[in-house]
Amino acid sequence: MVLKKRVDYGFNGFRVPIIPKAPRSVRRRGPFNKATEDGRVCAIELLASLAGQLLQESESSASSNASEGNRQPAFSQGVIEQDRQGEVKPLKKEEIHQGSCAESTFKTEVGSQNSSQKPLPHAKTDFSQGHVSVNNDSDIWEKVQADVKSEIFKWDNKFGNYSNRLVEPSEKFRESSDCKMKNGFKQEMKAGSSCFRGSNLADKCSLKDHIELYVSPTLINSKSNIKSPFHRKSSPSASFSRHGNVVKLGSRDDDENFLRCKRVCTKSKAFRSPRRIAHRRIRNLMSSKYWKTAPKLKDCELSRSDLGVPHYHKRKTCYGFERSQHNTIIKKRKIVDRVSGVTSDGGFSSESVSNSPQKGTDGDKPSSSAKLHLAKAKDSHVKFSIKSIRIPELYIEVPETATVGSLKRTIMEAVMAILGGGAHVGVLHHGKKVRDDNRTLVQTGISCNENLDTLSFMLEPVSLQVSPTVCVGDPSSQCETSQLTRPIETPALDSGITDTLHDSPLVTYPGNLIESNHESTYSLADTTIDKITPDSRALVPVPDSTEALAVVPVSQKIKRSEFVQRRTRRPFSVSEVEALVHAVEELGTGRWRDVKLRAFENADHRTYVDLKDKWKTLVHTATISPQQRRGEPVPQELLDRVLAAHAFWSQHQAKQHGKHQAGSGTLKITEASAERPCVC
DNA sequence: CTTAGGG
DNA sequence: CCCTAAG
Repeated sequence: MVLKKRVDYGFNGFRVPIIPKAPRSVRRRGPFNKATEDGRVCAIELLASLAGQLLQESESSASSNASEGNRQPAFSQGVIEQDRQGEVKPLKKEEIHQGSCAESTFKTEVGSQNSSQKPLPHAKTDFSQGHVSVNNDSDIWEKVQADVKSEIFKWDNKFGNYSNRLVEPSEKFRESSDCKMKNGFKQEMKAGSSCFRGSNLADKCSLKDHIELYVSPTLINSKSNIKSPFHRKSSPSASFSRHGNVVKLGSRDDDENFLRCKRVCTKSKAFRSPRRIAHRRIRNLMSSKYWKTAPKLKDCELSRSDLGVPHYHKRKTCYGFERSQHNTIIKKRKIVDRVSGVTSDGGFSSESVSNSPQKGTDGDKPSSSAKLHLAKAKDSHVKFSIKSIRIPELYIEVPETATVGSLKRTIMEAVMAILGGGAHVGVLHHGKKVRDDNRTLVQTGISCNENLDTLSFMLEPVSLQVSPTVCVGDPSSQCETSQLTRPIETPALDSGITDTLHDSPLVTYPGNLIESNHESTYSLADTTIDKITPDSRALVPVPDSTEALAVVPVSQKIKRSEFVQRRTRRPFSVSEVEALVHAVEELGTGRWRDVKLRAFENADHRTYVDLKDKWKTLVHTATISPQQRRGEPVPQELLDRVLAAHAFWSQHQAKQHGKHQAGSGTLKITEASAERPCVC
């Protein structure tokens, strides 16, 4: 609703249009919040979503009478109930702490009778660790186990060995200064742990076999074969142990055709909140969309790309690490850690990259390409020591007046932006991209010693990997990377106040700032006409459509302790201040979200908190003497408006508050003009 | 998630 | 800018 009506509030002469608060439903979250839209998905959610998929798929073939109330009595201790839509519903608190599996944080029961699904092909998993016990000789179930185990490895590769950590959190882990978050994370992971089991195995679920099954987020997106067993008719039970834990799989022949997820946690908040806290923490650490890792937290925090998407089952996503067979025993869980591992000490620690004890001992000169050292191990594992890794081509534009330091930061941000948007690891063998993820290393020829230097890795935005329809077909589901390709736009204001904004130079993309002979994946037609504020330090990573050729050596001097860094300081320009002032004049203080949407919607780096803070400092600046002010001088005219608006809205807020306190109507406003009329 | 306010 | 309590 656009309100043309303007009402004179008799306040310093300017008129304030009545702008109703945007309905919640139509409000769009600012870019700042996008970071929360992806996040780590704990296993139970994945399973729940998986269940939803299974249900939907089985619905066609089965006249399912599954319903919410159709609970399996024997498994009613849980908290999460899986309904047919894949929604996870919290059960009552009283329902927990009962039953034989009270110690198990989660129990997931799988029941499925009707399915024609078969396990997906790549079920050959190297069971180099743990043992497998199969109650049934079915080949399928071997594959099932293989897949589950593969997923567990995958999970551990990504997130670390949480199953162990959860069971025995170290003191340091508990007492860390970030204990709160970590505990939250721990709780979450605990909540996210799951147990597959069949009803016939219920009695085996004891305190000792604390069953934890981690499922990769990609499980859902990629329609992993892990679901296959659940579709299998009259599935036998299977179990395997790992790290002393047992994962049991089973399906109930006597059960209805849906999957139940149950857990022992109490409230849904206990289930969700920690994750959200973690997300928040992650978001903070990652500064919205930039991928920053926190060394201290690296064991309990997850990189965005590893996080998957919390509401993956409801919305499209451009994330999605390809599911791959993780026959390797690489311990590290995120790409960036590998990178940081390189940057911190010049080489990967054996802990951080692989279980290979050999660190990068040779004094290789810094290489811009991925150097890989392979060593054939006796257990047929290929050991990698990655010196560096390529990242995709970047397109960076900074004003001439930018400092070298800001250039560095910009590049760093660009890198982080790409990584933060999700990245795949591309594998180049003999300079040729290995596209088939299902090929084994042996098949690819990577496992040979003579291929030491023939292999390289590169990071590439997920958009290059994701089906184009995901990003292109649906404008509303614009993928992160494509958003990143958009320049920061000048806030579009609807009044002539902001003439200076429109003086912003038109930024084009000649494509020659950084040598590039590749066409961009994205059409520049739109971005060409977009305006960029002069000080916006436009950051435009342009993913390469074919190969990531540009090589950007990873900084060698990033200390871990500095990795949790603040966002780069980006002083407000006069234009921005003007936009802010204008918006606040219209909307008032206390509606920063609306201010953000109105005037800074496209300025991803300005959050509503930033705007609020800026307003705070503006008020302060306007209060102090000009000699005391620092930074780019703000025109006095603007400061006057700041003071005026601040005074007005403070008064207005006070009145509102007074009215609230005394009850409406009790405290009559003397200035009728100061009241904001109700506009409908 | 937003707002508000201290650091 | 960060952090976080409070709603």
